[in-house]
Amino acid sequence: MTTRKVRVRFAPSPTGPLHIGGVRTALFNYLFAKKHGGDFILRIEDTDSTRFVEGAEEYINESMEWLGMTIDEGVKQGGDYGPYKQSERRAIYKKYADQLIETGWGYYAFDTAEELDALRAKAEAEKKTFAYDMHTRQHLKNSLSLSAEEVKQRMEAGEPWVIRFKMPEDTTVKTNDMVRGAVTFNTNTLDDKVLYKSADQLPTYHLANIVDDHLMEITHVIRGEEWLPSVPLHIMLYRALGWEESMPLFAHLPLILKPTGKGKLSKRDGDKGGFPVFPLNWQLEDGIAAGYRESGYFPEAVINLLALLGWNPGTEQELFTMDELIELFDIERVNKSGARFDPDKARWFNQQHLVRKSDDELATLYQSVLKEHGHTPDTTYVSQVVSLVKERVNFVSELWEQSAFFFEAPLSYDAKVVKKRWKGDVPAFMTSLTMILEALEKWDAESIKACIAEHIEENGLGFGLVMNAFRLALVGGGFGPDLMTIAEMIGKEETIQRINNAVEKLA
RNA sequence: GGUCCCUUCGUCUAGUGGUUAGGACGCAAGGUUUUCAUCCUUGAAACAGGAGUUCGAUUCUCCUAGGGACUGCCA
Repeated sequence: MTTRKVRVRFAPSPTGPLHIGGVRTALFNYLFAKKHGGDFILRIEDTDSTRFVEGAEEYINESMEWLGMTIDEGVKQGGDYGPYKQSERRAIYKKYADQLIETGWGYYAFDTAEELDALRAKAEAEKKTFAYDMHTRQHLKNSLSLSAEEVKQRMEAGEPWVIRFKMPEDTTVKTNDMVRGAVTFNTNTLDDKVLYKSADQLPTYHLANIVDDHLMEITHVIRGEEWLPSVPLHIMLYRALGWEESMPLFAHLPLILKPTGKGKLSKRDGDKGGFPVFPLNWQLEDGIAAGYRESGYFPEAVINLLALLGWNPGTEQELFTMDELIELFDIERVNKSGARFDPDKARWFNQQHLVRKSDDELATLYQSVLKEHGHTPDTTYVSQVVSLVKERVNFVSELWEQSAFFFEAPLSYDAKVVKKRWKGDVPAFMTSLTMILEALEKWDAESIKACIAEHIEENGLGFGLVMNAFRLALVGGGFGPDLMTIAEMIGKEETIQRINNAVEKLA
């Protein structure tokens, strides 16, 4: 093979929200392209007019943008190989469909969908399988079984027809898959797939795919494992069209499986397990399908976790930036077997990426959450809060429950902690403590601590007991960062106020 | 049913013709944190089964079992 510039494509169908498995396919294409200094193309495969869904194409673009996968050529971006939407390429496909007829690789068929359905049903009733293939084509309504005159008549009468591929007999087709190695098929087990339909003047996936990949000079086809069985057909099509010399290399990715149970990951699994299956939220008739973005995941975390589902660099590193992934990616290291999705590990990836972000960046994100709670504090203060609590959360949204007390007094107190810590002499002591603190001149963590320690000693109380009660008063529960730092940050007045509040409410 | 693909801890995986089969998530215990979380240490946890090749197989081959995909005028 000559050294062509690497060109890969991600070719989704706009039939709904992009699934996380599709996102990973896109990612592996993207990584491969960037790794080899090639082009990443987005092609919209909308040859099924009946399954078109409004907004799906925009959803795909928005997802790619959010995840940071830059598209070099596509419907939006343009390029020298357009159009990039198959419904706009009708004339192109017709030409090659006709070529297949002329060269004898294809034939016209007039069987209706109903007729074929009936044949399938009948075969099934007899515990057999119906296939439109070398054994049956002579007995069906097509240009192979009908006279040339009848074919002509039917077409002139406006009867709908399709073009089918005449799968040759007894031919061994070999492919050398980049992830699976040698795979061999025999054409005898293959059927005559529909390639083109007169009804909507559009090709089916197979023809459109091969024609476009050839015309767009695609060098590597990286797609899901569900396409592996179509490889022999595709290879035969390249052969039939005379393009075998420049045929792209194939790589079939393993599937992403359900966390538990059988089968591949589906929307239902996400609902059941409480994790997203889509990159972005998607409005459904009966609610919304959760997206990673809206669920609080960082795009870099999603990229990271998806990259490691079916691939690894062979080292023990697990956390990567997109640039590192591009640097390290090797399609040969992609696994062959399906990978179960693990929601726990997904959360872990987000936590890891969160901790690695700067306090300022997180503070900016946190500001919008704070605004929803009616607070618009100083950025420096938020940044300080973030630095104290960021290691205890997985998502930005969880920052609030871990740090609300920095912005407002507790509204309630954790009953368990109250029972355990707010007893005996504690209330009286806390009241006396407010006097002492009132008199404290220098309000910083160190001074507060020294002051309280001294007071505890004078009263002969347990240090742990007092500190936990103090925490309860300031925070409302038994959690949070260093208490003295909290007291320093919320200020003297507020600290005393909260102690008084607690004494009053917990009396 | 047919065709094709796959099979290392519960999960994601590394790995080799001779290893104490390594890491991560999760789980458990201990430590740090006078709290919670983080963090640190430790632990339990795997080569699907059976033949064959070989001095020796988790690693190579075959068979079985299990899992998966496809089997549309869908992609």
